[in-house]
Amino acid sequence: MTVERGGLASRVSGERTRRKIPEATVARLPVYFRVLLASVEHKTTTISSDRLAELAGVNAAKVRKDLSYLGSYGTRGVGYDVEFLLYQISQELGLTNDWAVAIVGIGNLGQALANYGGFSARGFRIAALLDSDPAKVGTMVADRPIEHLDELDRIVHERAVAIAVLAVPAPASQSVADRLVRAGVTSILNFAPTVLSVPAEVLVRDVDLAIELQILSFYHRRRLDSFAVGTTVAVGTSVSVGTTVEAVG
Amino acid sequence: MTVERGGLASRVSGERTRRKIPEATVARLPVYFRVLLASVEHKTTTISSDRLAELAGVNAAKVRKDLSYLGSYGTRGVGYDVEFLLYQISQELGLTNDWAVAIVGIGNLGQALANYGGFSARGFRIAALLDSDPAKVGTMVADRPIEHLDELDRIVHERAVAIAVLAVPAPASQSVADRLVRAGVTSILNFAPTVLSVPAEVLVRDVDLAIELQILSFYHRRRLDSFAVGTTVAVGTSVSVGTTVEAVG
DNA sequence: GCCGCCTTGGGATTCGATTCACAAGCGCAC
DNA sequence: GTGCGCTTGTGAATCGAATCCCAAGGCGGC
Repeated sequence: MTVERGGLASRVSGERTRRKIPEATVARLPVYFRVLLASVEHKTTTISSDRLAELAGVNAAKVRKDLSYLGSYGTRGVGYDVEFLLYQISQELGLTNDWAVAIVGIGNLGQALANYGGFSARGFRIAALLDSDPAKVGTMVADRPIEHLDELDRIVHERAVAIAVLAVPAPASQSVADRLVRAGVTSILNFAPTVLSVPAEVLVRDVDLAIELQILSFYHRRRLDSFAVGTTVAVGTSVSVGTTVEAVG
Repeated sequence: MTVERGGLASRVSGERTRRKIPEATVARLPVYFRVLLASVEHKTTTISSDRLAELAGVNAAKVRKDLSYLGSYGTRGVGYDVEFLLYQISQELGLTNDWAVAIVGIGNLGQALANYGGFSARGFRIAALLDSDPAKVGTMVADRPIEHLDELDRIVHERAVAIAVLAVPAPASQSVADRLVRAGVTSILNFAPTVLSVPAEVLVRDVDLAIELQILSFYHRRRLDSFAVGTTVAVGTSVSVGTTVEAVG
């Protein structure tokens, strides 16, 4: 696992020094973003790391460290300017980019995702709904027509689709992923319970809903066991999940 | 974050020594489980850490270390017995328990989750679908009637619901969570984009679909930047996610 | 304009997870 | 039965994340 080896930062001399943001921090930035969005609606103009930590469910030291990777944008004795912080985070996460997203596989989950407001609210525009079932093609979901998977190449090209959400049944996932890659998609959010094999330059991130339940089940059960022997057990406040981002050329 | 301090293992003298399984390992066990399930259908009786690693998208050393926490169940020179490993993992994850799960909030996502086969296939029985919308109550989803949220206490009690899947709109999530807790639910899989505040003995695990896209977006963008300065950047193969498990009494 | 309070930023440390590397052990061939 | 090749299991080393802690710095009160 190699990430921006030492030499890089110095070689990118022209622009501001490229900070390497830890993966764990990247995973938390969207949470801060969400919390800050809610705060700004409450007319909060300034927020301390303590308060932000409380709202995000983490501790203050972590918040400060995380935000320090974005640069020193806080004011000592005061806190962070909410608007500015929102801007910085959205910049860092690329939410200012207006990504075109295609949802592939309009079954139950695909439909739910298409209707899910949370995506568009974060700068992810749903640019296409694709399915290979002729019975579905042409019907409307979330005010959009379902288009046929065979149109993939054209659609990806014309609408500059960079990210695809894969919500097809597990057996079909690999072959559909192959088609996505061939069409030029370079990031895939995979909801199918499979490990996709893709070229190194394609990013895959897995979300497996059943796995989440299994992890809950583990801690649930262990807690009961612990009570049985009369012992108190605290589970850590942050558990990493069975998702992966794969490679980059 | 205290987890089964040293002294405990020795005190639980009767049964086999209680191993502390790292969080990261817990998150991967379900992946191995999934892969092994598929292997067993292919009539594979034995599997090496190398092969399992390939199928699970991790490296062999990690697989061996992870499995070693379950005990020494492999055979040197041969590999692991697939059936036995499946048994051990399901045991450890508590999948032999037949959990009763209630899905609360039958909107798009709740409906999709109700229809998602992956849950029942892993020992999670959907015991109730709940919603507070009178128009929905009584209608059938996935061969089950939607029941009213007011029945919560009775249902949780009668059907021994231990885990709830929370799929209500964000503004309602905290109050519904409070009701779940009062009814006796001790583990919650939260799909609402909020940080729930619950008593320490309740486990919460968050899944935020928009966050996943934002994380993808970050790496997608950074990769482009890197190309722009003519540099190759490899992103780690395992990224932790913005989900949390909270406390335990 | 100075003082005291508050909060950030970040170096140092601790903790946990990953990777390395190899001895131990098993099965098969002969 | 002996030896060889393969694969596990696990200490040791490394890497990355979380936490600790406090000096630096800004602000409001007086």
